[in-house]
Amino acid sequence: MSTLKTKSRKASVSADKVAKLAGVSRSAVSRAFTDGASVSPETRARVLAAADQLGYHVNHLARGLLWHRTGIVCLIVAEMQAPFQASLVEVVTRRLQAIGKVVMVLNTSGEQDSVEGALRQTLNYRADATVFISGTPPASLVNTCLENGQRVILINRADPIEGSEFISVENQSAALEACLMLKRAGCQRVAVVSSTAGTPGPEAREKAFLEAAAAHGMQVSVSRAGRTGYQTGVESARQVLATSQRPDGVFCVTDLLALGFMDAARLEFRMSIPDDLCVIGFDDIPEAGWLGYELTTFCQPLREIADHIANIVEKEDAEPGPPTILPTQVVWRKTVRP
Amino acid sequence: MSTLKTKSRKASVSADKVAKLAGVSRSAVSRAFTDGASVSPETRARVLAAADQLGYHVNHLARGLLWHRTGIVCLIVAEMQAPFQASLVEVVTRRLQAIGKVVMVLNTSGEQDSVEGALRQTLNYRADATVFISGTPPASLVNTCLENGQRVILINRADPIEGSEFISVENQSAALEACLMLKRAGCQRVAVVSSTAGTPGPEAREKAFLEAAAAHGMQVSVSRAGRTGYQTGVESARQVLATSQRPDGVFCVTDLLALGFMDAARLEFRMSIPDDLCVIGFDDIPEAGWLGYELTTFCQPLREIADHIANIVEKEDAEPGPPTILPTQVVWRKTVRP
DNA sequence: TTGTAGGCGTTATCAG
DNA sequence: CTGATAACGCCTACAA
Repeated sequence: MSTLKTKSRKASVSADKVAKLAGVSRSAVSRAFTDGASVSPETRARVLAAADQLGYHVNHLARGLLWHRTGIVCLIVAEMQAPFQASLVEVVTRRLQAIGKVVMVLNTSGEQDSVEGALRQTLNYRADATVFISGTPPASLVNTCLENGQRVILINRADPIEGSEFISVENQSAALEACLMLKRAGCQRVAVVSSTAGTPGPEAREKAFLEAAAAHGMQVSVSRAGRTGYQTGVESARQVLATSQRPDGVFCVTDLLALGFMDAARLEFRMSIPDDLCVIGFDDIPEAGWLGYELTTFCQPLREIADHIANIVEKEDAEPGPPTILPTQVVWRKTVRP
Repeated sequence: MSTLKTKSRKASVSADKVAKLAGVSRSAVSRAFTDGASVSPETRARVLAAADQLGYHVNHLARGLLWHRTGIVCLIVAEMQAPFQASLVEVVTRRLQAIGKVVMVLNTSGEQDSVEGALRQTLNYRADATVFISGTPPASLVNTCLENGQRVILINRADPIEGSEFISVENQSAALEACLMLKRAGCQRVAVVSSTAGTPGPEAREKAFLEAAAAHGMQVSVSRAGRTGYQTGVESARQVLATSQRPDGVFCVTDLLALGFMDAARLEFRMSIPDDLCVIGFDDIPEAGWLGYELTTFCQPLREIADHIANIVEKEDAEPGPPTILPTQVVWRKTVRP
């Protein structure tokens, strides 16, 4: 079950040793490292000097044992090398560090038992909060976290779970907007490029776009050529553009899909963007802004998501707030005719 | 100093409660969760049932207190949203999880005090090992880690520090090979595109390429237009290609630089690659394989780096091994004439 | 302001 | 095989 073994290693310096060296009691050392504790400047200085000499650092684990709070926040994420996830993890990590938290990253394959394993770690290490960036934890497991006094934060999930915090973005209105943008650009036949992954965000966008296009009387098709990623965008283009009835506008539920689609459209079908084909993405990953793409897309509010997470983590025992749905913003670049 | 506050939260379930519910002693609970402990199947079953009902999970923090080992490995990394770092973190995280470790990510800006702060966390949480993926920790801080019984692993750093483990790649031979590839492609005037960041890996490649080119009697220049990244590649191209004496071959010390350089060369200077210009990168990030680039580059052995880290972390108290220098491999694609 | 005692949740040790 | 007991490193009463 666990791989920790019984053998002990080099003893690390403890408050005891510092106390001895400084010629004070253990509690004095403790106080010297506690903000606002009543300790004379003189003793504190002596303690700090001794600590420095010995290389002493407060053991947050032991401290957490007493306080029932560890300062650890777990981030559960799949495919963290993908540009969007990587950016999100980067921002969230930085933000949480700024408020004195430390993050544990649990890399899941997105599959059920993988998520369960991650969840177990979260509990083993008594994290103060768990943030689900990817993966759909069964409600039962989320409840276990909740029961153990953790805060649970769901990002871009399908629906809230009682007792957990919920942060998402306005997928529907973005998809609707995308549809209108293509319509205004004069597109007649549109397609939505999605994936087989069934991730909540992309799925919501796909659905909303389909509905919007139908409502506007546009001819619309959908392509799901594989899991979310560049290569799937390429495959989609090969399938969709090989037909006699090529679309002249596509909404890709993810930038990575859009970039793959664009490359295949231009290089393998000699299409010109945005003249022959308009493309809209979603996420606004760094690559979307590259000279070779200049993709028009929707920007996910990474900063605000991180701020929100930080707020939730910071105010200890507030009741879970209502779901937060953040707006996205169109980033006009060059893949849609204005 | 610390942001942990004194107020306690909901009590999490402890072994005590499980023991009461199961009608056994605390020790029995402990044994039920320890591999190979002598406990009757019957008691174990009763304990496990009670634990499940209560949602009990062993507290690794308390366990770590006793064992002097936490199972935590710290990863110190800067710019983790960049493709190469993101991939490395992903692979390492996955590999460490596979051996039962859990990773704490410390996001530093790469600056001195930022690294120091990260280091403090590493010590506060009594990580078993610290992996420096980015940043150049002063030897004194590394020693503090060492003294506290931690393992220290330096990735792609300039030089080893006594007592720490050292993993790097063959920068020199790759740079030399790149030089030869350009020469064989018939390039007359070459350039090396680097950055002002002063990161050890890129710097080593820049230096080695410069020397190799000179040794081969090639006319060579260097461009450092900013920090390592796509945009700097673009800037470099604008500077380097605007001169009357354009190079016909460039070695970019990083794929991201190469991609930016290529885009600017093609779109702003109407150059054809590899006909007018050969380009070689380094890292083999996913984007390098995209249809629009097909960049010839050198593949960093991510898998082996991760395996190495895992090995070091696993064998507890072995002496630090000799520096490990891993080979890179050329990935021939389409930006260099064969 | 300071030191002493008790306890946080766990496991190793030792008696039974 | 099982239960009591003493650590682990720390913090917070409480008394001095």
